[in-house]
Amino acid sequence: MTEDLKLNMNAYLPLRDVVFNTLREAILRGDLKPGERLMEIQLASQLGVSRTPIREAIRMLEQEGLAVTMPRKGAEVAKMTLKGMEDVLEIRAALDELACQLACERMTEEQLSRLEDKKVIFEKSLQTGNVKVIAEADVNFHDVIYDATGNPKLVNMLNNLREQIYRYRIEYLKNADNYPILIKEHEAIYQSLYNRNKDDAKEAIAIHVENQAIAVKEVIVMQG
Amino acid sequence: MTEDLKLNMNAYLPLRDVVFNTLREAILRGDLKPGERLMEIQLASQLGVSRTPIREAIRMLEQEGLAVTMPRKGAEVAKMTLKGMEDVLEIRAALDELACQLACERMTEEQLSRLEDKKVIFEKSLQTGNVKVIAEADVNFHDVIYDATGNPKLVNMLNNLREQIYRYRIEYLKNADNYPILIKEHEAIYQSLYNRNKDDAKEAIAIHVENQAIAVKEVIVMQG
DNA sequence: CCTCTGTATTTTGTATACAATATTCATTAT
DNA sequence: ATAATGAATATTGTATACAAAATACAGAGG
Repeated sequence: MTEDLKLNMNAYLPLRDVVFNTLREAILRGDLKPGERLMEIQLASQLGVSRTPIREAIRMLEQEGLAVTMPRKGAEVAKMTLKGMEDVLEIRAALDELACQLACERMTEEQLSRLEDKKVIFEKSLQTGNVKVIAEADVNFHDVIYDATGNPKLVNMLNNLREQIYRYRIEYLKNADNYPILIKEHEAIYQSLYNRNKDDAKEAIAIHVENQAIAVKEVIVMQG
Repeated sequence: MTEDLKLNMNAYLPLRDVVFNTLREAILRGDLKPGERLMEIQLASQLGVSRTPIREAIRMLEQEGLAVTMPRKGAEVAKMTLKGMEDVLEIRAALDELACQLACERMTEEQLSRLEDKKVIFEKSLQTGNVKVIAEADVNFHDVIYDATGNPKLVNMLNNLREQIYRYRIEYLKNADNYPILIKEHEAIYQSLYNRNKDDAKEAIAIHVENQAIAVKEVIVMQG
């Protein structure tokens, strides 16, 4: 209710895209909480646009799994159940393994060195203690691998899955006890990709996702 | 241009959903061809609704990968390039393997016997020579496996991937030479699930998808 | 006091009107 | 003849108006 959502009018994009990005960010940041209703008129007046782009943005959020709409009842921010999160993580594990496998085959030397850079930057980011900075550094690390697959549709799906986890993953990154584990896991992933060893890479990423899964599921159980 | 699209007004659904289903079907049937423009006013008058539900349906098609829109230019039916199809198939192979693996772990006896039924029905359908009947029987067979995963999000993704392939897969099913191969592959998949042998199941489905991949890619190359 | 019902209000669903942009095609100048 | 220009047209982008359904709440009846 106390949302002061604001549009990024910089880019010259259709309003539906601007609204979509704005709402998406708000959901991921937690400004719009799971279960919160997305009322068209309210959002329209808050963002200073008409209902039309709001509606189209909601349709897009819906497909991303970030919103759910019941006919004649309206839309709300998607609530993630434990089961839902397990389902997402199950898929993510498989696609992340695929991504690592493809990256082993296709990664260029330049991408490998970028991956090492991002790995180091991530390690440094942990010292800041700033969760948002850490999360972004982590995303950047994995994005190098995603891009290296050369499969934009896969990248898109992985980004989408990550979004659905992101909100809950933040909690995991707040606990400094996990940092040494994360560093080791990233190192293992990097090394196996460097050696272009598919099996090692798949195992390394599987462990990484599994540890996330444990942590994320705990957060959901807490919130109930 | 000669489309006589008609709405299924049976169900009491929001028009956007009815329009979405109608357009989706039309694209999958090939009535709306890749690259064909989706003009709002034209579609609206053809379907007897206003532009609003058309626009929302297009947003949904867009997220399914069945339509592409360029700002200020409009939407068109997604063209599938060879590269695009390879990307889709790469993902599909991974998720179909995951589905088989999960089905091995979770499939009930009842689902197993349904799978056998669908396998037999598929074999019979081949004798009709009716491609649409065959395609549907094939879909039904695989749907049993998908449902057995108990993961609705995965089912959704697999259906979505299947849609993108469907239009091109039809050609493969027109050639009766392929029928014995399909029967054998389905049998292998069924047997490995029956034995709950994950590795066998993953291998069987991988072969199945790979053979599809070869055929589908040929179709695309033909069409250019 | 509780429940049911009916009305008022809110909210979504759909249609239409208007604005902005892109495309097309004819015209003109080189 | 070809290329550039500009007006006419077509199409999308956005806002608003109206209709239909759901929700909330108050009042009547048990």
